[in-house]
Amino acid sequence: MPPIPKFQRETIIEVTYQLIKEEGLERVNARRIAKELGCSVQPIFHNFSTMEDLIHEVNTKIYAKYKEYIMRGQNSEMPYKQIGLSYIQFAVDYPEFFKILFMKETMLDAENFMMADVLGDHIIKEGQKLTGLSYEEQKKFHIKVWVFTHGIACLVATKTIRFSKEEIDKLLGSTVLEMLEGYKKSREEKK
Amino acid sequence: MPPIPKFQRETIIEVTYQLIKEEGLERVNARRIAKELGCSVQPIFHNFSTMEDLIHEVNTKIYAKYKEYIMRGQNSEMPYKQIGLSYIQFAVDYPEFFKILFMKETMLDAENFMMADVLGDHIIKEGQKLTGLSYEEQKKFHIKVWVFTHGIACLVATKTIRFSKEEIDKLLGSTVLEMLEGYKKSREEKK
DNA sequence: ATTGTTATATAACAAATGTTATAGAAAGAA
DNA sequence: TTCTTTCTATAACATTTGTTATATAACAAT
Repeated sequence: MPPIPKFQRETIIEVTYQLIKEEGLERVNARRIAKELGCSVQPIFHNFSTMEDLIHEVNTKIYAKYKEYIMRGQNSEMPYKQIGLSYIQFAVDYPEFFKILFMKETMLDAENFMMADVLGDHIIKEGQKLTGLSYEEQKKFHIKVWVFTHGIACLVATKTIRFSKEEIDKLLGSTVLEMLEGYKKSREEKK
Repeated sequence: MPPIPKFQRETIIEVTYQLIKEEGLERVNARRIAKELGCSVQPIFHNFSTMEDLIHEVNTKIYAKYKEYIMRGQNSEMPYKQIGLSYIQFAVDYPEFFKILFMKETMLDAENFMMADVLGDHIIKEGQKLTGLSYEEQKKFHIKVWVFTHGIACLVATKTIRFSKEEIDKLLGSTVLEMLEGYKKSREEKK
């Protein structure tokens, strides 16, 4: 029988996850992970065929953390607003993860950027409760809300702007309401 | 007297600039540049003490291109709108440059992200012409406009969303007007 | 205790990349 | 022409990083 493994798959993933969180993807490599684990690189390559493999599994964990952020607050009083705030808070708490998920060419498409992948129609319907718009109109309006939300998130992820939680809440909340006000008015004028 | 240099400083900068434009900063290195120039790496290190040095000079050129984008259209009928459209168009035409300038920790601060560095008070005053807000109010409103503009630009730079020029014009134009409408209304209600 | 299996450490290899030592070639000055 | 300067190519060195070969050691079944 073989010896009991000292470095489990999960442990390696967890340490890599933490390293990326603290220092970003570019600064992570096999020896760096091994050092953190207090071992050689062998346990890593014994558990994962390549580094790419390991990073891929870590990305799954990162995506799960993101989902967790988005999902929580869905039973609050203002679920639609909370999704946006959570998206931004994820960028505040995990800027390196946000960059990986939403500031690269990979892993992205328009659907998932607007969260349709995570929440499906739910997000549109929650939006409707706030705005009172029709489903199709809400879909259009949601794009605008989401672009704005994404803008804030990118800015905090790159540390270009450092907003407090309160400032973010106020900026997002007031702007969305103002956008809605104007959206409704311009809709009326079209008729 | 020395032989006439075949590879001028400017040529090296230009080739590196083009390489970054086409393939991004990460894929550029001394041998890659040399290959493009059809020479060895010597001309590079003869003209620049380090690669960092060269990249720094290329970044200056990149920033100049950005400024050129922002400046043109300043004698159009709608200068304030044009600045935003130019910012986004820069992200469309030079996504790799946009990432370097505005999607990294380096080289950025809140001032320059809102273009105060390039245009100073001018941008606020041009905004006032459109919105009719006071200088202080316009400064607050400008943040919202700029976050939205930056959001679109980040999305096109990462190719998450591919908008046509017309779509961008419409999305930015309509949203800013709607935001303004709502901003003015909420301002009235405060009184 | 012996043995088979496999986790781990050591050390090395290979590729990529920044950088530099060396020597030859070019071009005008003498 | 010869000399001096300096541009360029070749080749090498150093470092970083992914990956692997080898040997050792742990562990449980026998």
